[in-house]
Amino acid sequence: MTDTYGNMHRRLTDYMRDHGLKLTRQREEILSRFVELGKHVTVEELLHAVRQVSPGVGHATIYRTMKLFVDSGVASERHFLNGPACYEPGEHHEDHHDHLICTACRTIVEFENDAIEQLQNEVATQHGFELKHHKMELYGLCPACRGA
Amino acid sequence: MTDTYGNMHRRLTDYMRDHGLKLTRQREEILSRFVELGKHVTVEELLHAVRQVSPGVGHATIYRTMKLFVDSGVASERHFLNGPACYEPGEHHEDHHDHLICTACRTIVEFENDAIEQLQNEVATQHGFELKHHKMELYGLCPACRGA
DNA sequence: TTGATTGCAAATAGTTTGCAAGCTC
DNA sequence: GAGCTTGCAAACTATTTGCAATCAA
Repeated sequence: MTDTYGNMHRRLTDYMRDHGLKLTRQREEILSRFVELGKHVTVEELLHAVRQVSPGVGHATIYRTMKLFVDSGVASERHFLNGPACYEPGEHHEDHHDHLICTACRTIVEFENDAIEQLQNEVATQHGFELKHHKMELYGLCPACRGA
Repeated sequence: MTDTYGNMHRRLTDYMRDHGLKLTRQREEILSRFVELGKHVTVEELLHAVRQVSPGVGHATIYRTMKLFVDSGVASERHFLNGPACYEPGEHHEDHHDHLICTACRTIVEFENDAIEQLQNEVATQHGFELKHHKMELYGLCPACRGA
């Protein structure tokens, strides 16, 4: 299941229909900007982008809408470097990628590693846990910042 | 290097001497309570414990002191479940343990896994990163909460 | 029309900071 | 005595919530 605008819009409208919620101008607008901005968007960035088109939108609306997006599986929330939350397309529990983060320039690179996932499951099982999801972030210097 | 009170106290006083800082009653007190309380202590918990002995201490002092502890390598800071920061003895970059966290009762179990560490290093190298440290949290249900 | 949604402002949680008074070296 | 520290209050950042007005179905 790819995260195209069409798929996400459908997932969102399905979710709203099933929960008696309404498709508003703001929600449509926020979804467009969210998809446009791509990965790792903060509420502030999203608000800025949305206000270029609809100046009146309040930040509470972005917060509420992003929560709705997360609940409907259209977005997932991440927290890096104890900064503000940022969002990326797709469901947290569906995708299995982690992040490499440059501590100097804050560049974020995504990666996937099945062997690590496998070991994580083993660790959880060893401790009697039923694993739901995980969070793994590797911090270091990216190639550019190592050279500098 | 074990994290006994004596070692930590020495590390802290060395750091303070080298930086022209002063050993105050509050700092001594906070270090004792910190060691006493053990792992994963929040500022609020620490403040409560310290005030049992020294009622006048303000929370700003705890925040400032914990920052000092982190800088001197006596404590390291963690962030779980986007809650408040919590602290544990020892330097972040020195130890190599990660956490299993119960999403129901917030129990925290520590573990270490060299194979995962190894793979993390490989991933970083593949992307040209120089790995400094990492953060890995596995979320799920602990044995007790699975039964419930 | 009905009830979900919005924007605003105020509230909240966690943390930091300015400043006068106090304490350590 | 010099200057680091403290406690308090105020500021700040990220986020949530109450509420009257507005809008979607």
